[in-house]
Amino acid sequence: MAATATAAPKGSAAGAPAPGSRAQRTRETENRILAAALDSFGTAGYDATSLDALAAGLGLSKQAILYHWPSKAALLDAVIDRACLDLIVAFDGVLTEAGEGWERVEAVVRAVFRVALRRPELLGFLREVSRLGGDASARIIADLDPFVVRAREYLSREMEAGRIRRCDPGLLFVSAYSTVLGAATEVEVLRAVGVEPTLRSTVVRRRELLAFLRAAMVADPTVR
Amino acid sequence: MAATATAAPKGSAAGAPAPGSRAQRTRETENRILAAALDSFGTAGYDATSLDALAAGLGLSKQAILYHWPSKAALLDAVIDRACLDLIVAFDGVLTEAGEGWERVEAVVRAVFRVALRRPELLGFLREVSRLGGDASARIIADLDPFVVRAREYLSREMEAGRIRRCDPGLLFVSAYSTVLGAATEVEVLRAVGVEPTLRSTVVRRRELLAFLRAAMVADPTVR
DNA sequence: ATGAATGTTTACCACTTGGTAAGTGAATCG
DNA sequence: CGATTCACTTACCAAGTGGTAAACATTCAT
Repeated sequence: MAATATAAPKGSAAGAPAPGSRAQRTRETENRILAAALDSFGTAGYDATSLDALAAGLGLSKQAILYHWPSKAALLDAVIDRACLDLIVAFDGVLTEAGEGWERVEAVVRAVFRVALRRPELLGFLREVSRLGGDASARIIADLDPFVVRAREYLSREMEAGRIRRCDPGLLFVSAYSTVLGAATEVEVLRAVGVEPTLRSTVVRRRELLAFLRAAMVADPTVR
Repeated sequence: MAATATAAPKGSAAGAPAPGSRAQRTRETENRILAAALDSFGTAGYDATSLDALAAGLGLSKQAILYHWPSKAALLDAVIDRACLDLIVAFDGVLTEAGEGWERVEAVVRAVFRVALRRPELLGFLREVSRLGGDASARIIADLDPFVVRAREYLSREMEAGRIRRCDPGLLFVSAYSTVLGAATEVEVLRAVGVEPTLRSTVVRRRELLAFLRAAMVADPTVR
């Protein structure tokens, strides 16, 4: 993960430490900090999140955070790695289980919506990091590269098999990515067209999105 | 624009004031401030833009800005209105000139890419405001509502005519919006798939996007 | 038990933030 | 011409920002 420099702070190289041990508790607070930071970065935004507020929310002092990571930027790096790990965990299973062809896209979209419902901050954080640009973007791109590669390979394979409309796999990926993430996260735009993001509307949204994507991607949408 | 409260500061109710007059010069600096703010909000972000930096870039003092608008939030409101005005100017002509059917979507997409090239901060600002949420989002939604209504009416009309695949017009709009804005603005994602956003690649991107959209939206993409 | 390492706190700092108060020189108007 | 409004500046402030230094308590190894 982010080959250049591991954002993990202390001795997290070893395996699981003894339960109840100091190392164990340390890693627990680090996890709590990471989770809270991911949440705040992903919803309020990086700039709008102060270390003081973050620490207060955890019943800690700001310096406790700065003990585990030397700076706010370093914390961001760690959060990026954590978020990517979570994403990988959330999607890897889906990807290995799902079959080939259109089924695969459907499985991914379902997974995205599941994440959007259960952990919206994760997708918000994705947006936030790409908005921040610079090192943060570079890091998240590096972390998620395996996924991107996999997706492009899949698309190329499907085009080869004549199941997906022939075009530039990279650009098709960007289109699909934007569309899916937009449908899952653009609450304000949804509100603008009069769609309140309730649980029920989510189901409808997912169905409509899948129809949209299917028409856009599948070579001959009439056959299944 | 934003029926609740006009964000224009002084006596901007009247028509064009005498050239060279004080009122004229005042409006000029206000315009300069709005343009700089729009640029910085749209690229660096609202939080990351300080009034001091903004003023310094214009050779003014921060208090000059706070003279024209009572707070940073009020300035944001004004910038929102300005940005929407610019968008309306940029698209209204296109919309009145463009014909019906698919042609119309193509014209809009071309317009979006034109804006993305010439005034990227405008689209960035759109994203930023929807990210900020709250009052700002409400305002921009109100300002752009006529466009949204128009778009939905168009989509319904086309579905009625059997030219566009039948589905929920609002959700189709969100999908198309996300896809277009993504292809035009998601530089980091493009970089992730190995596409450097050059002028030449933009043309390719637009073509691919149009093919994607066409397949997704048109009822029978085989006929023109 | 003792000394060291570890995790955390309190105290503090330099700097930036949005915003207020008061002053100033020029344009405008009677 | 004189009074006044206007556009703006300098001076200032309280609240927060990320970050450093040092003290402190707990746990661990010996």
